[in-house]
Amino acid sequence: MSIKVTKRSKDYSRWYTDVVQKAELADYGPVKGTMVIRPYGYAIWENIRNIADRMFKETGHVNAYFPLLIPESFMKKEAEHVEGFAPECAVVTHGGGKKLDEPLYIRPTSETIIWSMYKKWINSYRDLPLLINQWANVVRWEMRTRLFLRTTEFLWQEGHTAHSSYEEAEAEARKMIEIYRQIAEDYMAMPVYVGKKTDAEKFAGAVYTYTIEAMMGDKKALQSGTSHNLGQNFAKAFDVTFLSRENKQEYVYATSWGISTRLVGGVIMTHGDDKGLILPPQIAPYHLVIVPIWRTAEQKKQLMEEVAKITHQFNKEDVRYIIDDNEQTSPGWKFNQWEMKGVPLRMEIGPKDLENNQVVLVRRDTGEKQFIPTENLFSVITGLLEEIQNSLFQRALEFRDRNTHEVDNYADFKKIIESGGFVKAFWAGDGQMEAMIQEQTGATIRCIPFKQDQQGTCFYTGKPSGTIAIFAKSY
RNA sequence: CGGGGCAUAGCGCAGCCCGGUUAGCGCGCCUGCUUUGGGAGCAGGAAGUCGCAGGUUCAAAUCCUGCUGCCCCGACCA
Repeated sequence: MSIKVTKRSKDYSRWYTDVVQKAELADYGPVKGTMVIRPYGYAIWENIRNIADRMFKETGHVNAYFPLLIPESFMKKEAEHVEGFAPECAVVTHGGGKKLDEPLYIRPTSETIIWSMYKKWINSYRDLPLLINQWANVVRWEMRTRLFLRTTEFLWQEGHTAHSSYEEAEAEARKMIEIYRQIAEDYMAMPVYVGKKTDAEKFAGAVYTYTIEAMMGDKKALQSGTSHNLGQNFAKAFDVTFLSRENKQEYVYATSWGISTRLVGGVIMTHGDDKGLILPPQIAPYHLVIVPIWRTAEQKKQLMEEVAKITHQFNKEDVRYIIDDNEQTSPGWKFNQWEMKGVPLRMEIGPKDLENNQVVLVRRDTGEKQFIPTENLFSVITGLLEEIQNSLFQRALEFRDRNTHEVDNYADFKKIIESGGFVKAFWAGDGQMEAMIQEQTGATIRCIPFKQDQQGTCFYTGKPSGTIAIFAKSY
């Protein structure tokens, strides 16, 4: 096995695949496009999941679980939805050794089965809002798959809410995309543009789709979370009505929103370098790896006693640490290995340090090495973790902004897209023009950012416009 | 679904053109000793239906046909 990963500059996709495998995040499953999420990769996902779950609950949502198998007839009820999803669905045709009367779809998303249940549960405005989330796996038969970014089966969270007014549903959809922004920026240190999708890019069956879009290390965009205002589309398809305060039957208003294991891919490609993964402390399985360095068994014993004393002052929740006292591998090996795995901080402690009552701390993000007196280690470490978290975000933000270019004509647009990066430009075109641009350049409108406060001229049509759009090639 | 590549020990590869000893190499793995502050050294050892199925031949990892899987690049997608 080659020990190092392919350099990012040499082949970005190979670099990505190498990191995923060498950092032991995931491995290929036996069925095409499937992925085994290994313990270390799963631990990252669990951290993201716990953060999200807490935020959902803080905003009044509750968890539930709906079945994996969906009757074919359900899938066909919402016209746009069928059209969008049917081609990428896995369908079960046999069960118990017999052909089924009605084929069963393995959920590509759960709107249909959930709304079939909401029909039973919602009678009056008093039953609303209904704010349910589920953590689940879904299957989409993708043509081209990549570990974490696009796999046939993936883990995600899907929120499905029901409301008594359009305004309330709209507010919910916006609230959730804001929560996604916080997860991405405040926890994953991954800066995102927040905005609305164009009709071409929106979810099949949605009125509006909101999105967070991040820039990866190769300057391509990653759609990292979406929130949909579904209007009354699914309520109509599944005939879900409620009796309003005014005693009138009305269709229920809906939202749905999701983030997935794709985020793990996002964090890899936002922060990683040629040594491997770099994890923001907030989602890192371990904040700190402690590598004792000894020559003799006696030294090891002393060091381990000192390490026990040091870690005793750590609060496990504030400093998640792991002690690597494996005797089979050398310190050098350990350094490289844990750098591959992106642990934010490394502590080295050897006989020399023992004498001087100090340890060596090394930052993964900058490689900076410093000697720290053993007393007050805890506060130094928590301080450094915070600093790493912030500086990773700043670094990613600067990278994104440096590679986001404003253009006012199509010729410049093409140049930017070709050389890589986001284009930020005034836009007054329509769906056909959007499709034409995609055909000619490969770029799509990633989103129309919420923040709009300027007037200008559309780079494509030359018409006056008050709308800035973000264009990029995407994953 | 189109284009390209690959399939030989756990991993990465050589051998294939030009068929012919017992199929090699590196890493990893096992045992022992020495080591340990940036991917340790020596000695010994285990491990392979050469992706699958046919065919050609006295003889196939090697030639022919078919199939399957995976990776990469493009059209669709979280």
